[in-house]
Amino acid sequence: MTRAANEAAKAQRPARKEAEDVPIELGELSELIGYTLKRAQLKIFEDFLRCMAPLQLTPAQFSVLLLLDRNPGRNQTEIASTLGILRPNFVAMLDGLESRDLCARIRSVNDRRSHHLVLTDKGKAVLARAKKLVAAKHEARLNDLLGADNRAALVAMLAKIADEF
Amino acid sequence: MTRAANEAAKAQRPARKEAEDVPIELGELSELIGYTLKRAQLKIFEDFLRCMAPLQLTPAQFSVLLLLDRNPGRNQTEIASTLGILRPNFVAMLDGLESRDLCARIRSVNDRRSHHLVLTDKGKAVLARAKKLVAAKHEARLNDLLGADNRAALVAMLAKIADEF
DNA sequence: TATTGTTATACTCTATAACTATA
DNA sequence: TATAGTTATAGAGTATAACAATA
Repeated sequence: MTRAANEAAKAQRPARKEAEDVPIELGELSELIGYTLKRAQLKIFEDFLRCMAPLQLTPAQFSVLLLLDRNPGRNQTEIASTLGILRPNFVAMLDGLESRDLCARIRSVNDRRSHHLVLTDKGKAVLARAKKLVAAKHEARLNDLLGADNRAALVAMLAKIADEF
Repeated sequence: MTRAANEAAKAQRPARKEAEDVPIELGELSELIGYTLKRAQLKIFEDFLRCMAPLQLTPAQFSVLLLLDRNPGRNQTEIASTLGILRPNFVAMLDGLESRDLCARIRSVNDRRSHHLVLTDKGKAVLARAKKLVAAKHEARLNDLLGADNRAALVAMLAKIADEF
């Protein structure tokens, strides 16, 4: 593009000042709860994956391990529905964790249709390391940014929205 | 299942009390920023779609209309990148809005590669109605739940995470 | 008949490479 | 050669129907 054409292009949309790169204005967007929520969530998940890179765990996988540790022996329907995962989609997810020897399906002797889910020893060890990484790198960083009190208030408000909205 | 088998099934995992349905414990999950953020975001988007059902606008489409209204004449690359949408994915999205006569692509006379994006009159009218629906039904509900001050603090913290984390 | 886990499938989002027309 | 818009495509995530085994 010639210099003359460049000038002409800038003249087409009236610039406030000569040769200024006018930034796009977000306007009402920056006050919209859905917009800010989504952008914040993407940033947080991105950082979570970065912090968890050595263990290769996604947020969803981490949440499953946490739940199995706290609630050993529950079946797939119970764990999946608690996390808002549909049962059909939970099958491949469990396959992935089980193939890495992080958890195991144990056929129930009382109801041979269902599987009791448990963490393996390796699963417990990985979860312990994962918890430390999350606390030391991920959650700590949020504390630095907001302060402990604000961070707690934020989580409380998000939980209220998730539960009561 | 027989009554006896039912009793046996309940005996397998030690229940706190007889015949009690032991709920699954979320444990540390409920304090994790990523978990609460994601669940809240899903609830908010769900409510947004419900409120916007008469206009058939998704959150992403609404954000595009808002941005075009505030920044008329920008090109696809500028609008898409502002919203974190990849240019290839923005094409189909614009096709949808343009086919509904909500916005228009106008070939630039200075640079015939790029399109100036503008809202149509119908697009402006729909956006005006959409803004009213969002304010009256969606955002108002959040104000009711949290209170105006808390709501503002929440949005501010989310914006800080999105911008600085 | 109902439920658990499963398969198959489809639809949306997101991501990358490469093409075309312009510059 | 570089850029704007586009196409094609592939991968996640999410949704529903239906099947086999079991109750």
